[in-house]
Amino acid sequence: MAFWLFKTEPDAFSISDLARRPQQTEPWDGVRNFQARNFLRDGVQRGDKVFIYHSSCKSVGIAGVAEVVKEGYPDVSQFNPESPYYDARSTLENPKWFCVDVKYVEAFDKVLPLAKIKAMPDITEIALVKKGGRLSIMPVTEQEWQHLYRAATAQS
DNA sequence: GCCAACGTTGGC
DNA sequence: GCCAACGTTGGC
Repeated sequence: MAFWLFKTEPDAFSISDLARRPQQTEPWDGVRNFQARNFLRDGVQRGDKVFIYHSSCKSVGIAGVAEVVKEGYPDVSQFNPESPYYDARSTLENPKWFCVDVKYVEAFDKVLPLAKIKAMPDITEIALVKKGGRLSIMPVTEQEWQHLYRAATAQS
């Protein structure tokens, strides 16, 4: 089993939105970055654990946990001209963009703030704390997962 | 809302 | 295939 972090803007889709979905499950679509796409297509597996991270909002940080229930398949929004994620260069035979399905596991009582994450001495490898840090799908090592999970659940 | 940092595009 | 221009991300 592997560990990941997925970013989302909670004004568009938050951890509590995920909890309210039918089956508490949602396709993680709309990822339009090649590096992130490659992780979704080739790396993310059924059963993997995912931190749901809230970005561009009041309370920036890790908000909860989800689990992958369906691995990489073509993101249908790329074929839909009505969708903001439409991509005219994608074809059914040769899709450019992929998504996975995630299922709600838990929401933390409090978001683990980015500032706290950056201050944690054991958290140095995750792309989140590295320069730039704009990647929206990123791997998390098991060690970092454990540290972050403990920090998030210790704060309530 | 600002702006730095980054990814993507497209002219050549 | 380089690289400048542009658009986007995302913390603050």
